[in-house]
Amino acid sequence: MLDIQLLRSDKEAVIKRLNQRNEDFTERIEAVLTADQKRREVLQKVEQLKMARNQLSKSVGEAKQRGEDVNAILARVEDSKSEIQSLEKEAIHAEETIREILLRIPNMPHLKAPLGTSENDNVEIKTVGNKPVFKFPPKAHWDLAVERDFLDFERAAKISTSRFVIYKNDGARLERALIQFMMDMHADKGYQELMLPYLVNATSMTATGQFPKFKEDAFEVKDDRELYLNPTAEVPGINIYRDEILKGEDLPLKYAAFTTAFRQEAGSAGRDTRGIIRQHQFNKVELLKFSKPEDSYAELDDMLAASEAILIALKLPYRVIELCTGDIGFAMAKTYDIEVYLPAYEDYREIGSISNAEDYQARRGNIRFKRTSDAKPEFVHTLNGSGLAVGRTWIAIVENFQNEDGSITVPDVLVPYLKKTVI
RNA sequence: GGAGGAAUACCCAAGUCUGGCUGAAGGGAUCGGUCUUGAAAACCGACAGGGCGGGAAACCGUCGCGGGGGUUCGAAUCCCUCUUCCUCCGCCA
Repeated sequence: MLDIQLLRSDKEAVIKRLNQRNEDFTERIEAVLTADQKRREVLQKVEQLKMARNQLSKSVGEAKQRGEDVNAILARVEDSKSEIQSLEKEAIHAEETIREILLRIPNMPHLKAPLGTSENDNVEIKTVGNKPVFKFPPKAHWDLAVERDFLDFERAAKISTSRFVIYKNDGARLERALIQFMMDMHADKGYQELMLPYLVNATSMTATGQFPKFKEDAFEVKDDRELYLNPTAEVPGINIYRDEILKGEDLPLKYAAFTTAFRQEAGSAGRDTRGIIRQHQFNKVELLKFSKPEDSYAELDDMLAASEAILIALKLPYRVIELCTGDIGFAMAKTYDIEVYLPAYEDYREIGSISNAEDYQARRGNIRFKRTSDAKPEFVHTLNGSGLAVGRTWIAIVENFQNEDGSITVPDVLVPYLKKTVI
């Protein structure tokens, strides 16, 4: 959520930055400010009336103790009652208006984020490693893995629906090894390990920015408690400290969480239908940070490095791009995407996304910290990044390290986990 | 699933039946001081935190006793509702 104080004091700058997202926010911002003006006016009146009422009520008690007649005072209080009620209703209404609009306004892109309207304007930061050269026609994972009995799409569809898969044999083992390997790497870098709830409530989804705007992407559980399947560990992870005040000396807090993520992929019908690149259910290792504002961009770079370290260790070719203002996610100010090279697509595909939400999620979730025990609370900055998408890493290994006989050479760092050099 | 009980400030804990100088006794922790060579102990002092609004600021107002709603001139206290935790029984990995 945007800072309404900033809106009041520097409306034009906010609109200018928001509009870099290739959408016009002018009307919505004006509507917020109108409601805000109204709210403050009404609030001042209400509070004045309440002060008078409180004083009179107090004098009722005092008068009664002295045994005096209180009817005259009671009559005076009665007068203000309905006025307080109706004004209060107006204030609440204005507040709801503000909140409803603000919850649907995205974060402002970082001042230095590259300007652009679509993914075509994203900026390549670097390319690492070389694309593989094959002396035979390489196979796509959806062919190769099925032939090797590592994946079974048809029976998964029978059990569940399309966009689900069964991992089998060394295929399943590779997925498990990758999870273990990634978590171990991050633990070595000081990320605390988490295992999080897979069902989250609407309040949590709202704090991180999935709701209200992207509700159709979530799987809702049929239950009167209104729960949703975890769409990314960012949701349960960032919400750990919702409505809390952290100690400045504890920051930054760094977490690594493996979760299985569930997404409707509502807007992607018909896209990436082959293979496991886009599934309703997928495994992901997520990195999370709660940081002081002044440190958050250094922490973002550090997080990017932690994600890259996985690909470097696995010797997979990848590139890093910075998203342009038109492509940055709703809650984020700055985002790097890591893309791994996949022979079947003859292209780089996203395998991780590393973002700084600055104080946007912290405001929505009321996550604060105090620099010292007597300091005013401030909002933390929240960061999250993939470290990495396990299924897509799996694809990258199978496709990039395939041999002519259909076997797959296991990256050295995974050999201790798989206890094999070839699968 | 059944039957009970609880939620008060950083922690513990009174107050709730019987509504009104109780925004909240007391203890612990913490911070500052006295004493001490230093420390401990003892003693003295400080101590909700926070949201919102006004103000240049000092400060003022408002809200606030798990959340939300209600009754009342007035609610920690009465009523409704939700959430969470605990105990016992049943079921269960």
